[in-house]
Amino acid sequence: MTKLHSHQHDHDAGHAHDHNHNHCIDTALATAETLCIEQGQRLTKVRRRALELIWESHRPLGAYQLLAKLAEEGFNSAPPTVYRALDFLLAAGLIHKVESMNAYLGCAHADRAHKGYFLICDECHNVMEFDYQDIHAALIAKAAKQGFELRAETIELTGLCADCKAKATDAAAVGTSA
Amino acid sequence: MTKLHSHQHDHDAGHAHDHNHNHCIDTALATAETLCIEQGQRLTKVRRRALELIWESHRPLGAYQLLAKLAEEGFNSAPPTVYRALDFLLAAGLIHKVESMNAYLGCAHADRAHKGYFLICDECHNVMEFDYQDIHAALIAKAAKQGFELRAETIELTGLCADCKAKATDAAAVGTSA
DNA sequence: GATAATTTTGTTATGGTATAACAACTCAAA
DNA sequence: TTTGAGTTGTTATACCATAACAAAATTATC
Repeated sequence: MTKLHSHQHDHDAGHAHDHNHNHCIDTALATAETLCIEQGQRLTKVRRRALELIWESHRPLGAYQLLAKLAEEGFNSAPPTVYRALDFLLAAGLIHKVESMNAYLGCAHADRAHKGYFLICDECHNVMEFDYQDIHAALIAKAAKQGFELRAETIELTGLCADCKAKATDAAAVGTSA
Repeated sequence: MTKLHSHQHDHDAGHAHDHNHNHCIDTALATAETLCIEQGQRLTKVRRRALELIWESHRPLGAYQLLAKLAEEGFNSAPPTVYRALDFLLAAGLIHKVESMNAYLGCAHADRAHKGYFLICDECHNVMEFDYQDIHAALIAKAAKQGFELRAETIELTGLCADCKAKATDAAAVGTSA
């Protein structure tokens, strides 16, 4: 039950890179290059830039948000452009789709097969990806008991992250003392 | 195929349920009535009929599919009508939303608090709801370890159901022998 | 290099999902 | 009976996603 990676960056508006997120991006891009070459896939300009832009966002990015960013940079501005890039990146395992948000998130472990399990904060909309082999195994076993052969898992947990919970508690304290 | 009370039942193509689905619907509606009265909520005509229609479908029903059915019966045909009904039913815990399908499903256990965990067949699109306290507890514990307070869980597993797996095997066997 | 096969991208159009905003109506309580 | 909360009607719009076919770029093969 190792916590593999967290993307809970406190990303207040206009305060983009106050941590080593650049490193995440570089690593992800390098991994992407490697994987694509290994698999004979082409990480074209638009695909590569889409992946970077997704990583540059600290929160899951909607398809049309991404499209707007790409369009600003001179890429074609029609929806198929972005959906093709997303399809490619999803198929390559380089990003995940957060179904409950219709949004896309860089995958921190594209180099090894895994399922994307997410903790999504209702308040700040930050998303943490977590990995939980115990749960994965339990789900497979549970499905198998019903003769069901598992192919994909959508595990999206929403609630309050630690930061937002602290803020809420503070606010309540101020409220009661006043 | 099972025959319903007074309405037409149009989920015919390939449904896999042999039970008397009427009973499920009746139970669900009775539970809904009770719960709404207990909580001072109003199960109006359109809400009630929406819930029935969702239950009459053996598969998750899209908002616009539901809207069409309601419109056929003389209800208003504008989207807000159906989304309001869906919002009410979701809030009351009478239905679940299957995020990965953008579709809605009757909740079989509205009378007790629970999370909707789903097994969704890629082939026949039937959905089985399952309940798994072990997983629920594990997820809560996992989230808590990161200071995260869980509010909702989206657990949607897709793959091949037992029936479709059997059919696929049969088809393969015929293919190889021919 | 020329050519063909394959993949990727451009372009137009459309379909599917969901909500905002405000007006009108209903029903029950004060 | 007025009031007020909740519900529904109505119009408009925003957001999410794909179909279908044309054009261009890339790769493989001659």
